[in-house]
Amino acid sequence: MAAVSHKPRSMTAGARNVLRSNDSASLWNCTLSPGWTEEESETLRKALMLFGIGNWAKIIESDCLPGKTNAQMNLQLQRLLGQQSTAEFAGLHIDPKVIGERNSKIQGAHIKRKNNCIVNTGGKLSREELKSRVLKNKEMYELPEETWKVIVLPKVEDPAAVLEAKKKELEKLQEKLAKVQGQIAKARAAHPARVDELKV
DNA sequence: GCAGTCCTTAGGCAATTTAA
DNA sequence: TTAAATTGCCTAAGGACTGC
Repeated sequence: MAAVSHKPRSMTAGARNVLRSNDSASLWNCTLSPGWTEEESETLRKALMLFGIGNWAKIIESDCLPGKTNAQMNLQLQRLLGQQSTAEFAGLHIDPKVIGERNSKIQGAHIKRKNNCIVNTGGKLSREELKSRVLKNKEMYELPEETWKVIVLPKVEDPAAVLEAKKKELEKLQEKLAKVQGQIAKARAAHPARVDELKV
């Protein structure tokens, strides 16, 4: 089940997400984003292999990732692939992690990265260019049909119940947040001088 | 051809960490 | 201490596709 929580928009102090010289480059192409558990990420990977890259409608229809929008899935796909542009893999039954590992090894001054994903800097591809890239990627990375056809996605028995549980968890966290905010307000009222010190 | 929907992409914002 | 860098996420814009 997905761990839904009020997470900061960036990494917390404990869980660093900054590449250092002694880190393995490939490690960072499969980082989980807040809101995505290991299982969900794995389910998405399997779903992409089964339905093809970018077939969000089919993935949503399969109910294997209840509550996830195509925008969220697309963002997670970008992380798995290690690149922002996904069009060159559209419809292909590939393992995104393979592309991710390949992209993690690409280095150079001409490579612009954002959030560990290679950003397209070479301008928009023409339809023909895109077609030829898709074909090339199909030849290089497409899994054999007998491999992806037998993929079984983890079945969520009751997606509505999962969403309901997520909602309740969210409500709990909101309550917790309100409590903490109340405590802060109390502390401020009790020690206004110290709060003023902090403001400076 | 037109409208609606789906999907992709680039850019930007806010929070956080790092390094000087 | 603070400016710069990094990260995660959101969203507007535009293209592709589909049904009428």
